[in-house]
Amino acid sequence: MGHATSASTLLDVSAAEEPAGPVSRQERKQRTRQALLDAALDLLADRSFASLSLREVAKGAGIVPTAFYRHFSSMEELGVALVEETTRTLRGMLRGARTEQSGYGSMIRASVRTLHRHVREHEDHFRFVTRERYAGAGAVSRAIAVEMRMFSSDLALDLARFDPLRTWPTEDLHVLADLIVTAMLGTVAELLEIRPGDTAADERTLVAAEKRLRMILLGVPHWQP
Amino acid sequence: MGHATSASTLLDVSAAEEPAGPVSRQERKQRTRQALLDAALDLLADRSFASLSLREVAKGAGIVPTAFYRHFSSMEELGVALVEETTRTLRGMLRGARTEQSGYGSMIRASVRTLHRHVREHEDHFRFVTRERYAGAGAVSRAIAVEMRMFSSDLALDLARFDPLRTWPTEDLHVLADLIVTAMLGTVAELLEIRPGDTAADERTLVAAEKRLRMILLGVPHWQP
DNA sequence: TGTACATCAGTGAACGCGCGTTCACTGATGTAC
DNA sequence: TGTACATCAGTGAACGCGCGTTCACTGATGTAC
Repeated sequence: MGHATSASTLLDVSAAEEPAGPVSRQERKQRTRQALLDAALDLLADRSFASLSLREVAKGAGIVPTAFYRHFSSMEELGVALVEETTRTLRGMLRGARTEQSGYGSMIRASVRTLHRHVREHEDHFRFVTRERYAGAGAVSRAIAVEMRMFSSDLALDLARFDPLRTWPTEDLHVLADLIVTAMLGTVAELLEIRPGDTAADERTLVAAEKRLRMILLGVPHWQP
Repeated sequence: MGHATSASTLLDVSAAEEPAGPVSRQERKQRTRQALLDAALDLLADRSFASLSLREVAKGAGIVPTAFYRHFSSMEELGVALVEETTRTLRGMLRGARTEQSGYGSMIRASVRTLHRHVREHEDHFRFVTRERYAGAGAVSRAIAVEMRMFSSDLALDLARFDPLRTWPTEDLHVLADLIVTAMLGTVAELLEIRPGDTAADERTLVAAEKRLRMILLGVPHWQP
């Protein structure tokens, strides 16, 4: 399904990887855990997490179903780990992109560029998160909600550094940050719907995304709390 | 699971309904079809559509699994019917709320009020739609995408009636309309996460929603395409 | 109005299948001496 | 360095269960005469 299977028995992992030397039991376990995460993501390309079975994922990772429990106590726990894997690097990258900028206009644009690059590099991860965000009442949706709130708070904090926003009440800053995060997430969803290779659509989406953010920011100087 | 079961054998339907007189075969069939839709919605209160089984829905509607096929050829077909049921009345109501207004400010606010009332009256429907919107690549998600595009186009058309927007290029009008629709949908998602009876949270959400829209609209007079 | 036949919503048995989870196990890796 | 034992990732058989779908059926409703 999609790319070459990420399944791997212990044997072909050691054949494919470079270190090649003796591998500790701990390292081997870590690799199988990663194979499980990769297999799950691979299978999620066009389905919901709820429809994914433990047996499928185990098979995709090249292990027997019962060995799954050596790594996660349930599929739900694996799902939460996938959410973590998705946001781990992104948060730091966005923070970096923002703090380099001198105005909130360029700061937002730098964030869009960073996000875009990251989405294209990790499409499967983002597909998973945008799908599961509202998917139900499970631990996965809750983990995503927590991450989203962290992104929004991070952004609100950085926005407060800029002149017209310095004096805004915290509540209004959060409304603005939420608005921006929601608009960004909409852009992510649109990007993921573009069929691979349609660079014109990619271009159109980014232009629309920038317009959207300009429209939001245009009102900032005229806001009276 | 949620409210009293909407399951109904033919017998207790005729006991509970008022017409009471002789019921045509056609009417009976229509009632069972509705019982299937109601049962599905009931079961979807805290789960994804993909995790719903044909057998569960049939049981909830008080019929045997095989009788399901007299009404829908698959669960997917039932899902699309649920999407239709959700948007059928809403679209007209929103159009009415908008065309009564004289400025785009009050027009948006009237839309928010109408949407809020409708969401609270049909929470299960909206929970279903917000969940399934990004849920996958199935017919249900596609049907929702079509409906969303229609809402956005309707709004863009009505926005064009107002002075500062009259001269905007169609593309920019659509960006604005999408932005508003996305913000509204975010509000719907927030409303659905509030635990029943927490009117303070309800209030807070509506205030934030209005602020969000004011922020968006504040930029409109200063937009130069 | 009465009779004979057609329609068709709903029934119930049966099927093969993939599911999550249990259990006792194997054999390579790791550790203590 | 060599030996004896402990750990534990992965195995494979087995379980009971709910799934979608098939099929021949029943019996109330509808229709033609």
